[in-house]
Amino acid sequence: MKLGDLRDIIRKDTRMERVFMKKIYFRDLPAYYGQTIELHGFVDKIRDLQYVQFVVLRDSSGKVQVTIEKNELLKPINEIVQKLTKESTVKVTGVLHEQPHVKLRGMELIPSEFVVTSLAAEELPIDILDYTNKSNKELRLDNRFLDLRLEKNYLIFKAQTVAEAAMREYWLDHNFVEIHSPKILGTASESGAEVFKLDYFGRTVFLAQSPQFYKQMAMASGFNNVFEIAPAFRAENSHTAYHATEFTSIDVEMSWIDSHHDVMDLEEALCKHVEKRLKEILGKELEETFKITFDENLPAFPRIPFYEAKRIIAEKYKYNGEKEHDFDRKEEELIGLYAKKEFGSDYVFVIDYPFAARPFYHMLGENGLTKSFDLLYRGIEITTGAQREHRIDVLMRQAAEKGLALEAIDFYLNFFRYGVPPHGGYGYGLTRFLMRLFDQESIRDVTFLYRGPNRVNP
RNA sequence: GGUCCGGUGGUGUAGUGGUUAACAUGCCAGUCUGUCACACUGGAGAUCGCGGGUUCAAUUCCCGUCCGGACCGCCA
Repeated sequence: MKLGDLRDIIRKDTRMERVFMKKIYFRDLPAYYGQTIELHGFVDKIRDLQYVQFVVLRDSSGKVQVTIEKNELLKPINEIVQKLTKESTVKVTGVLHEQPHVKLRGMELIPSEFVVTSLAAEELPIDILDYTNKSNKELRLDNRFLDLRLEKNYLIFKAQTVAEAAMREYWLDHNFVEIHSPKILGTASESGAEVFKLDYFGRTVFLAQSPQFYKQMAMASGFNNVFEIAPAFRAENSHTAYHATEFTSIDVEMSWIDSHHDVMDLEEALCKHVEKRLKEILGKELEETFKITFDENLPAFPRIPFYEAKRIIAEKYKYNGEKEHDFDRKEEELIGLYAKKEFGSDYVFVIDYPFAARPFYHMLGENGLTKSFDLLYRGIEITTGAQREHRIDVLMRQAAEKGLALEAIDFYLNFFRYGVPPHGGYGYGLTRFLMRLFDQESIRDVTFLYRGPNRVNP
């Protein structure tokens, strides 16, 4: 089924049609010249001059000017506008005119009725003007509902919606099913990070750090290919621009693969499909507002073995990371630069990490390295993936090697005792992608409501 | 968790051991022939994060504390 089919189903519901049609989005206004229409929106600007008043309205799709002459006939409206405050919500009925003198879209509404549905307080706790937006970040997060009124912030969430829809579209076309795995766990899930503990009728349970074990369970259930878009919780006291204690993880797992390259093939296709849809659906807005452009044909994502990447960084950039079996932040940025310079690619796969840097369930290849990969986008890790070890004897040996108590993961090991296809998958952090795509300083800027060590409100 | 940095009108900043704490923006009032980041004039608005110390005098210097940020580590 394609997304278009879903739209058709909704359209056939006439009650829904009526609700959808009631609100005229400002974006669509040119279709209404000469007509009497009702507009709903926030008050963006008020300019009250001697003989005329201008009120600029804003909705999620754009802005439009309402023009009110000051005269006896319009006196009731003049008085309303005189007391009006910015960011109030109003319902305005009137005739829409094409008016070339108006710089804002060359149109204006001449109102016959002006209703204030909600009067905003005179002063706002944060500055939400597009051209300054200068309040500090904490204050903006405290007042996130106001901060999100900025048009450019809304566009970020439109992009997020398109990105997820594009992925779903691709999965639906390629025999993936969606799963919803539990987030309350009796045993801590595996990801290496600290877990949140909570009281559960007198006993201790854990919040899921990852759907890892359960998406693999779906492989043992014969689901073939699955995906999940869901929250993950990490009790890490991380103070960086790209960590959160709760974030939305996009997880994929697929059966009957020959190696981690099959998983990378899928992820590469998905990333390209996301960019294609972003360009098609939001390309113009993204370019106008954020100067984001998309390549017509993305190059193949380079796949660089871990130790070769280390060597390249040392040779080309004269930098030696502190960590022997992994990258530090600077190495990530440098290999990102290298991929852009040598291959013209914002994306780069780093593959075949040593077992020391990876969890026990990653499969080892003949070269003694894991059949694993990270995907970096503009120098930041957005994915970790691998072919999983599905042979229970090897899996148990690797778990023991990592010092894990086998009893604690027995429920997981059980998935492998009664037949399971070779499989692999990955976890993808959408906010990290969006942060770099929109060139924002932090995932906080692309998260609806951020959760971190110092932030659990609003 | 480690290192470094910061907290001054609603907001963003400047500044100072001394009696009126400055600027921009926002807000209020008035003026203004259609504005469009309107313009102009005037006004209100700050116990300078909190506690202690030094001093004749602390928003300023010192100590503590709270709150926050940046980078690193951990990872998506």
